[in-house]
Amino acid sequence: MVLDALDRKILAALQENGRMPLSAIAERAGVAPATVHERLAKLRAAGVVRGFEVNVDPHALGYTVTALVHVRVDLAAGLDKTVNELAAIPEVEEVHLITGEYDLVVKVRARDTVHLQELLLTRLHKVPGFVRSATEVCLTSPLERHGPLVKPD
Amino acid sequence: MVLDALDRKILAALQENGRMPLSAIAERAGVAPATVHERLAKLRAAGVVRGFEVNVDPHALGYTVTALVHVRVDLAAGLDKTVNELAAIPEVEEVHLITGEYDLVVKVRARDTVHLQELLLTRLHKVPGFVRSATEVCLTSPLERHGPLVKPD
DNA sequence: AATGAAAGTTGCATGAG
DNA sequence: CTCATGCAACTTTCATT
Repeated sequence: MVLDALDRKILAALQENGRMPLSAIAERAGVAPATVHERLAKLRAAGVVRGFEVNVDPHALGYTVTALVHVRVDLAAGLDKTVNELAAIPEVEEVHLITGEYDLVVKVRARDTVHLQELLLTRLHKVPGFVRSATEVCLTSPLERHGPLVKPD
Repeated sequence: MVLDALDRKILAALQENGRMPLSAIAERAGVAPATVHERLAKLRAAGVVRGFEVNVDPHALGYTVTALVHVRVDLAAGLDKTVNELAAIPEVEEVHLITGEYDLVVKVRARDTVHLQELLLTRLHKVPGFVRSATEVCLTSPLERHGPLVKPD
């Protein structure tokens, strides 16, 4: 799908505030609310807009530890199954297949280091095809946006 | 702030759909809409809810390449300044301070490999205190959630 | 594809329990 | 803290251009 300037204005507004009223977006973009409504429906239908999410502070949920776990897997064992099992873990937030020495990088949230150890030993290291892992612990995360910024140009 | 079962139900509903009407959340949680409204205001005020975001498919915006760039910096040069410059780059989506051989990991979206090279050479490698970097290119990203799942238990 | 108007929902403030 | 009520604001549909 090709995005025009109006589509990008709508997306940029929703990146600022995902619950912004369509009427407010319409005002910003200089069109009628009904137009925004129709555009948004098309963006949804085309898969450009996948959905809307709430941004919750992980600390408030009791998660104080973020870690990036690099995982090497036996690719012969069926990568899909491995990925699906990882994605089904509530504490797993991102799974990427990457180039390089490791095959996957998995972003994990844990309540504390004890919980992290438990996740690693009893969950991540037990997924199908697991070979070994290397973990980087995040001290702070100054930026955690969701998706690249839309340039409304 | 301490979250009770109702708070978690509200957050879980908003994780499914960040634009879900408060009335629908109220029905799911078995309370009045006004109650949800008040709880949400408190969750916002307490910083538990940081905001709402739209989840846009990066491919639709023309970003086909995702990369995790590990960066080693001269910490004496003022880490805050380094982080701020990175966070100001629109193509930068996450910045984490990590333990280990590198100091930062930066998640970047690029239109293509040419754009990635440009970002690395003309932007990331020019931030204050930059020493060296190592880049992992993401082939696919089967899971990209935003925050750990709230368990409504 | 965009609009304005109409009809149906929803959000929000108030006051009461 | 939770809820019921009422009004303002918002979303959605549809006929029109």
